[in-house]
Amino acid sequence: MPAQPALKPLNTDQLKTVCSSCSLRELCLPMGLSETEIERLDQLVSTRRRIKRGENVYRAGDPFASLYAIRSGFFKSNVILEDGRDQVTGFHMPGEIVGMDGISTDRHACNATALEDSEVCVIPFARLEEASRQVRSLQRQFHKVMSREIVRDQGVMMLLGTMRAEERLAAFLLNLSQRFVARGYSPAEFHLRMTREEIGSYLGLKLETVSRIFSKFQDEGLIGVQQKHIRILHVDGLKAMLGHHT
Amino acid sequence: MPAQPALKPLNTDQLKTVCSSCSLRELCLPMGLSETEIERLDQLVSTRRRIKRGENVYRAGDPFASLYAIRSGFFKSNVILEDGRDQVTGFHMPGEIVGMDGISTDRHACNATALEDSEVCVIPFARLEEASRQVRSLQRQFHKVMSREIVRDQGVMMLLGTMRAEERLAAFLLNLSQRFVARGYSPAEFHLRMTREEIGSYLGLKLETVSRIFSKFQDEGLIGVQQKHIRILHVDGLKAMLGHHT
DNA sequence: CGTTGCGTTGAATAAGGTCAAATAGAGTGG
DNA sequence: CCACTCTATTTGACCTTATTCAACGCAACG
Repeated sequence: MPAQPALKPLNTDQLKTVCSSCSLRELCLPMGLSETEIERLDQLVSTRRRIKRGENVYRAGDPFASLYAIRSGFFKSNVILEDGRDQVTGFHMPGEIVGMDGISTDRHACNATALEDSEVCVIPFARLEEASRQVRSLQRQFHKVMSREIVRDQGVMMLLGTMRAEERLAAFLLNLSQRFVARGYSPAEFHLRMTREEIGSYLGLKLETVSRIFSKFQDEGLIGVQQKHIRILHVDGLKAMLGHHT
Repeated sequence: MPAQPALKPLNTDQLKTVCSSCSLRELCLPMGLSETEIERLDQLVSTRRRIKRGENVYRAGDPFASLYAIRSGFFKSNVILEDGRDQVTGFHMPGEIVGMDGISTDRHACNATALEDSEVCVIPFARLEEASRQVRSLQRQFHKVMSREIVRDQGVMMLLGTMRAEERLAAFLLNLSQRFVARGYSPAEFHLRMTREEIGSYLGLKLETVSRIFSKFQDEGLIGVQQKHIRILHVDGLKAMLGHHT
């Protein structure tokens, strides 16, 4: 065998990634790290994986080995219930990290399914732990990422526990909008990658209810909806819905 | 000032704690650690704090400095909403760790309120991070604890998103029962430390609904209820309720 | 022994869910 | 490029569930 690994063709789905030159570094794990520290991260985040729409990065029950930073595309986390229904527990976009559910039992607790053709950076967990034993700021940053996930989940619990259907949808749209802005996209106009059913599952509503409320918001001039294309026309109107529990 | 710190009287609420001799060590942070490693933990978990019923270990907005391992007693995590309502996001019992919500922003995101006179072990976070840079298994264990919290929250999201009122109550009782068993208490008979309103808040139901369903379960012979005293009479009956979404 | 907070219960109501039918797009194969 | 299929979405009518509002009981406590 000739020793030419560097000339290995690139037509596999394993590509070289570098955090230091990644446009998402201010949203992702490298956030707040120095140049040198990010280079340490580059050493461990060595491969990317392409995930086609409908495929999974991992499935519930899979052995846990890595975290995944979303580089492009859009994902849902979901669990298939005994009765076959697909319960959505989150939506994830570029710069976010998925897979942390697997750490506790060494097996993943849910699926991470691509809602469009996507790409993730593979972060081998053992190497991340090793690096974060060496680099204090990386350790801190990783802990913050996990904690942020906990706080985010608690936010969803509050949404599900206290809000009525219209508030949930309004909160959902505002949240998406915010996250798009942070990634340099328009806050007012975006494309939903998920179906009404997935939105409903995530928000604890039926798809018909989601559809009806979108229509209602449209009639009230708050948003424009055309299938998956959303245009927010009156942000303050949506914000005003939050906290009006009756 | 005489140098006699060792003779300092014990009538403060700061007491010496040792994980190595703690009866909860198999549920708590020391889980799975060796004797030597637990001793390293002893060095940093140096103080206990007593929290009286109704008082908070920390409040939303407080600067984050420590995690807290519950040594005895019972807590709720909660957020006070703008309109003054108290939204409960979790119940916590001995051996569980609270405060991880504070890591992400260096401020706590919720309150941790004692539902009865309680005691917590203070785990200064900077020192925990330091120790977990040195002790690989401690690092791993801490990450598992955080991940478990993420998985737990997702379980609650599924409960709120998919279950009807009776299922929620059944799941709630079974969950409490399980956690009591793990702590050496009876699985079948226990005392609720929280009010119907707090249960309802946690489960996304009104207190009247909680009360009604307890009565219904009692009529059906599934449980015995007398105020806050609960006796589970027919575990399988409760389990059978889960997954019957209609 | 009245007060106060918590829990239970009933009746009326509203919010969402269920069922069903019609429509609109996206993708496919000819 | 068109017809066809399949899936997603919208909308209406009706029904179930949980909430709301209200009254009352109970236990703890000063």
